[in-house]
Amino acid sequence: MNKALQDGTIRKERISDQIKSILKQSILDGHFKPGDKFPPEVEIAQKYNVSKVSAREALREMETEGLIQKKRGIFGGSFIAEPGSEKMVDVVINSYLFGGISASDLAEFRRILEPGLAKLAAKRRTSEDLAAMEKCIEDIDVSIKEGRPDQTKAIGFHRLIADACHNRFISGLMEALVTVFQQVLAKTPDLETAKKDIQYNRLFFKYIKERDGKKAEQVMTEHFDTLDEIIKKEMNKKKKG
Amino acid sequence: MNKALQDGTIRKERISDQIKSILKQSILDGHFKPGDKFPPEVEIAQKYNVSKVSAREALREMETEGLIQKKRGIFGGSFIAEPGSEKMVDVVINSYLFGGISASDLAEFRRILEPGLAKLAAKRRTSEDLAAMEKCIEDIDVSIKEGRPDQTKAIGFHRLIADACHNRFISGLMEALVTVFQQVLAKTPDLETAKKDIQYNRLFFKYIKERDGKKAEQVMTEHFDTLDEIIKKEMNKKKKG
DNA sequence: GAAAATTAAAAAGCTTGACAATGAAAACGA
DNA sequence: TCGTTTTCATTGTCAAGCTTTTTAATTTTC
Repeated sequence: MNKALQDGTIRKERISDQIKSILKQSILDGHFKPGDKFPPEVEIAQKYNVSKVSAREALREMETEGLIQKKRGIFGGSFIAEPGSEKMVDVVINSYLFGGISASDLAEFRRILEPGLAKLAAKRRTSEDLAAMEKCIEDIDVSIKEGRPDQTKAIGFHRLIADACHNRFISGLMEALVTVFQQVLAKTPDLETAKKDIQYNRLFFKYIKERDGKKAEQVMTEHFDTLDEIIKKEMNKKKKG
Repeated sequence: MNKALQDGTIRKERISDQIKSILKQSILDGHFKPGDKFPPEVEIAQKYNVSKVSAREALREMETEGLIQKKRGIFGGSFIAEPGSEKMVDVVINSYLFGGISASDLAEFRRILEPGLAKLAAKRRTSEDLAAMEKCIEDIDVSIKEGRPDQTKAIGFHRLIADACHNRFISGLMEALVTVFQQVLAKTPDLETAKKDIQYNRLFFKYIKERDGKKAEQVMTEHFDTLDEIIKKEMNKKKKG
């Protein structure tokens, strides 16, 4: 009961990985749609003549890859995941925490990418996109007036710009980047910086609304150019304090 | 022996996930460097008073996340992974295969990003970068002269441009994109297209070598603009054939 | 003495069999 | 009708043992 799947020849790949490949292929073959229920562990184990634990580990790997979601309890099981960007977020976070990718690597990347996104957003944005941006700006306004500037929301505005491109890969990637920056930078509730930020956000909004891609792109470039200065100021403040 | 880690209170999170968090934190705390050996399964199980299976599953998840690598045999075990972009590649591949991200989503993203990369590459490239590009171009030349144009290598040139930016996040992301395109597009060994491609690659090389970022950027934009036409041609050919 | 074959041992991999925990639906009760 | 309890398929966890892999160390062979 061990050789599994093979005719008794040598096996090198882990059984769980073999099962995983089969299961992934069965999804690719179109036998399952997002939300569908996958066979339970015991059924898989029986079908491929492996132990329940091996079947479990295959499913566990698929869950970690974001392909399925497991639920416990009766009427639980493994369910084909709805498309989402959680795993992209995880990978970028892990790259930052464990993979030797620095915040400045990510910042440099954003500097290159985001002007183009602003331009595309101006072309593609819907009225819903504008509404979301407007609400974000209002929220930031309130937080500033109440003296508790919300850096998180200011960064989040960049995600809304990405969403307005209506490209799911771009949205997912920007969600990942924004998440890291929110977690890394969420410490600096600097009133002056916050006011500068919202001025830029207002400009982005204006030009994206007016469908002026060129201006939106240009302002975004300018925005990232000024970031260096802000970082330098931050460093000076830390020296003083 | 079950409640694990808790004082007997209710548990909702899986034990393996709790163990995983602890192990991840121990890496973050700097107790392990890439290449270091992690404690073996049994040791982890004993230390945290959980079963070997739970410890195994925690390690399995970490392996799937790309944090560790497991080796079998004596002197085997779990080893802290060297930083790499394998997981970024996996995520992008899964996004394409399972996550509803289309090839044109990815293409659009590249169109926005790569001109900026070409510009940065012109600024940062070393002589080693140039050597790698030169070799790539030679290889493509040979493959064309031998009548078996290598689309894979032509796409791979874009990865070399990204590498010349000397930003590990950018390299990893481009590796992922290039991998998908090599797997998706590697079917069209069109001689005409191949010749056009290598002309562009030569131009990229020229301007990056001359450190003319503006021109490199401009040519990259042009390159992506012509891609639409190529795609249209492909479609016409398929109609004829 | 050098090359080839054998052995030893630690670690992951896998199995079996059992029991615990979960959680939504269905039955119950007020 | 609404809140409570029960039910039970499924995942989660455990324990104990066996198998496979891998490489250093040893022995054998030439």
